[in-house]
Amino acid sequence: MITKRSSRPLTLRDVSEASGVSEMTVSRVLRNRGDVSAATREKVLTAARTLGYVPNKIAGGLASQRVNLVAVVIPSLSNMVFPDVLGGVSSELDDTGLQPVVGVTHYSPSREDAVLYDMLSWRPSGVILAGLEHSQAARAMLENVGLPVVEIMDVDGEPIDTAVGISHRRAGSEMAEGILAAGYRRIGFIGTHMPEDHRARKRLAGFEDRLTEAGVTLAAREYYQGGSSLGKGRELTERILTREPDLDFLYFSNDMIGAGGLLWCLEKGYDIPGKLGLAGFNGVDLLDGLPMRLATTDARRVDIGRRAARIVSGKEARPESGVIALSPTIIPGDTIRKP
Amino acid sequence: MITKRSSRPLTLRDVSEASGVSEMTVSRVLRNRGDVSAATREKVLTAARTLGYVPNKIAGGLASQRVNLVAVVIPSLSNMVFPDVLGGVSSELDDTGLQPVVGVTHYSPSREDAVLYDMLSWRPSGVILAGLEHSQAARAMLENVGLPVVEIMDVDGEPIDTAVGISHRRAGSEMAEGILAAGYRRIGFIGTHMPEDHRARKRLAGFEDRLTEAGVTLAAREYYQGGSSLGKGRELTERILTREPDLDFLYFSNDMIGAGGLLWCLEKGYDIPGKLGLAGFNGVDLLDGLPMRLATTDARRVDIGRRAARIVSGKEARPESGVIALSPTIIPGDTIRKP
DNA sequence: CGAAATCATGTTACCGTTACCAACCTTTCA
DNA sequence: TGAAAGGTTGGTAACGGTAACATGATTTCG
Repeated sequence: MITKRSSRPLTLRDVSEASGVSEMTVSRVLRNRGDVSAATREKVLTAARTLGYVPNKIAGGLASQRVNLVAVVIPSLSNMVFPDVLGGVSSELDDTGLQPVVGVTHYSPSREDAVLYDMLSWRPSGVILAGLEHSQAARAMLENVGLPVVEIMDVDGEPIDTAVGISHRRAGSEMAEGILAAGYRRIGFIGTHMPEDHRARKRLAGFEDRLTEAGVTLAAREYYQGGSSLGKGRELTERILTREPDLDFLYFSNDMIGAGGLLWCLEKGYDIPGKLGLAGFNGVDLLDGLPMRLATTDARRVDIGRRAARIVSGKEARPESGVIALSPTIIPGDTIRKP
Repeated sequence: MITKRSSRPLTLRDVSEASGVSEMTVSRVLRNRGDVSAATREKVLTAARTLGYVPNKIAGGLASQRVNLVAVVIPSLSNMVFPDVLGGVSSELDDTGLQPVVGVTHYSPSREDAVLYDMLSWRPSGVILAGLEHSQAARAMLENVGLPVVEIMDVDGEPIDTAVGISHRRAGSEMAEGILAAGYRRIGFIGTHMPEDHRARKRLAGFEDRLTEAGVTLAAREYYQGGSSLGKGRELTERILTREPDLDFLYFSNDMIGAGGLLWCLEKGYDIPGKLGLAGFNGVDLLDGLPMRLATTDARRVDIGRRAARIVSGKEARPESGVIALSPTIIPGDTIRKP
């Protein structure tokens, strides 16, 4: 490998001259497309390697009108959930020549618009984005872009093109079902106050609806702002139980604060799940290993990422209905009484 | 916003025709570059919005020979550490017009080569990549690419261009120092068995060197494969303490397994930090809220991301030496005796 | 054995944008 | 008032590849 301190960046022309064939032939060799004799191929490859040539995808993309990028737009990277989704996307894209490009919106609709605009300006082959709620501008962009668009995580709503996710209403409802079946009746809820977290909102709605059907009302709620952590979970759990000491169940909007609550309750000597039951949401496996396994709902994050990637890559056909609803699976853990 | 179901994608020409000016002028308006009269600007902007035009960065990048992308190459997204770094990078890049593009290597050198090659083929404005150890091919690519290249996390070695990070040798050494100062002498180590995790290796080397200086030898080690979780931490802690019951300190290679170990020890009734001390590494704040605060070293992840981003964006000059060494900060927590 | 098929390579015309320079139109000011 | 200066706009030629077609060489096969 000659380390050529070149001022001018290398182009196909350089490789072409170095190997004595046309640029077109070099291009064919480097992309493994079309017929090229073994001898020529070898010459070209050697020349390319020697020079240290790296193809220019900007030029290639412009010429071919195809770009092997998939835009992935998600609200956050700071909790565990979206990295898991990304993992699913990435693993499924690995053998397709497609590459994910991630944009983060921080749960802000205007950032989402900006990020989408930016992503689309790269003319990707597909778009995967979290949620079904988007600004009018975003919907317009996506409806007319003429690409596979997969909205992930949530299926409670009308997709622009295709949706892959779980029904958060159902997840909430089924958890309520399980809690009621175990005989708990004085139920409290602890969650983030984020108007833009539509999935948390729908989960709570599904949860409360099921309670209402059973003639039960949520006995207390506690909201917090900002990120979720064990400490936040402790703090809110203490607060809600101080305010409403006779609660017999706490439903947390995610596993992290649920785990914090669990630790606090164990320290205080609460009888779990006997006198007090707990449940979270997500199914974060990092937390296996707490003194008790927190009841939770597996949100199918990796599967969602995989299926979405399969659809944008064309491995899997878009379903007629446009919706792929995975089943949120309740993991009972040790913090709900056996019914 | 007219939703034009166009077959042919929109180009500058469409906007130019719709607004009655040249493509060049439209381009100027859309980029805020050069002088354009207010009236023209308004006309163009209206036309662009009406049509729903999104600029084509592929074409723009080719023409201008500039691409507002920064390649970020990291080993993993599945633990907390790299998302934190990314957060730092992203926040610092926000106001620069530069956009991070992430590639994940899964700690595989050959994947790193492939990811780098792929990234460079997009002709980014800069490269940020984890670690100082790279294949010969990767080094060659990066040395000749003529871009800012920032290697992050680690400063124990020779950077290709610039390095921003902490000395893991020093981090290990200082933790050893603190442990010795607190009077612990029978010290065990628990870490991943990953030959490619050079930083963990250097940390341990620094740790052992300091112990050796003090005439102390590592009394036991336990290695594991695969991801870190609370459960893994428990399992390994149990194993090492069963094998070597008289250990008085456990040094974990990260906070997650450290926390698992801590939980296990607390359950078993170990006197912490009296009879047994514990320490991890990273300074993961998600874990604040455990029954005790685990001693750890803040690896300065967010700062590292920020400084790296500042350098590739030109906000901050590359230091003469090529190295920015941040100080790993020990957070004593509650699991080391006060000396 | 000659026409057709196939293989291996080259030629030409873009892809959609921006850099550069020229042209024109105002305004300024000696 | 006329030349210089500055603001505003447009024409043209890249940027570095790839698609599509053309060409010449070689093979296939009735």
